Amino acid sequence: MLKMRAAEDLCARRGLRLTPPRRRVLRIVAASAKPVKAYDILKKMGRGAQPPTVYRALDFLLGAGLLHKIQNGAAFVACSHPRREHDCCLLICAACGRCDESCARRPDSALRRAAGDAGFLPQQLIMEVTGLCRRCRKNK
Amino acid sequence: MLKMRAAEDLCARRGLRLTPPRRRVLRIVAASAKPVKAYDILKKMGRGAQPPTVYRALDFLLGAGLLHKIQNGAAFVACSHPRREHDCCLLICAACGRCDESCARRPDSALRRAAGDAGFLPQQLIMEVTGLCRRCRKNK
DNA sequence: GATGTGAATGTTATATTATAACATAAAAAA
DNA sequence: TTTTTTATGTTATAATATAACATTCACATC
Repeated sequence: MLKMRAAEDLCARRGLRLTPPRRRVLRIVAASAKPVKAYDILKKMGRGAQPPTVYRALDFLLGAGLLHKIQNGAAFVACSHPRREHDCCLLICAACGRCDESCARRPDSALRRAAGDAGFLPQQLIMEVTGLCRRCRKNK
Repeated sequence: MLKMRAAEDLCARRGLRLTPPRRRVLRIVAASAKPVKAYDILKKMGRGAQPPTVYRALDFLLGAGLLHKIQNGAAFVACSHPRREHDCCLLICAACGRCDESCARRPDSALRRAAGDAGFLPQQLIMEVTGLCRRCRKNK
């Protein structure tokens, strides 16, 4: 459960500007038990807010490590541990849509163990590493 | 590198119907070095094909384990090892867009090791487990 | 305080990705 | 054959995301 206070502090320490639209978006996401979609956020913003406002705020919040993006369906959840950098495993329930977070420094067998500990029955597992391949590292 | 022949065999063995539109879509994806987007496939289909045709074929091919879906950007790559069930790690180059596959029965530290062996520099790591949470398993 | 600068936001339009709903056709089962 | 199921065609539209440019705001410097 992300607290606004923690987010404030984190931004202050890093010299990041948690501006009104960013704060509003974060509030909306943090207040939800389930992942929230961009256009759901848009609806809750009111005041004739437009998509770019939401997407910009989301980009900022993702960059600041305050949110996670769920690739599998394009939704967002507030990060439970915004303090430190971490690899992140999201446990998404196919039935109720709720989403738990399980963290490990090494993306180890901790993943299945954590799922098991949470009473979670895995159905689909996605792992994606984005980065630079050997060739592109050389070409730089 | 997926061979059409292997796909044929796999479908035959499982009683799955690799129909003309499905075959055409698979051909297009398998022929590409990089992940292909649904609407790129659509363009290459010709004959006034419509989106549902492509999406239905993709659903089938994903279900048959002949393709992988890249969540992070909505594209598809042919599966290198369609024979057996496997957890799948996709190594996506942020620069050239090419995509390698690295497989492990357990989503273990094999992930980082495989990335390292491939000369791959990880930047973003995504792990998502979809399934049933404890509560939803009980409610069933 | 005025002023310049860059960062953030507002605004309009449009691109991209995906599915709903229903009609038709083809294949498999009875 | 007849029935039933499965797959496809077709039209329309929903859902997600970004481009491009104008405007405003925060803040540093004069």
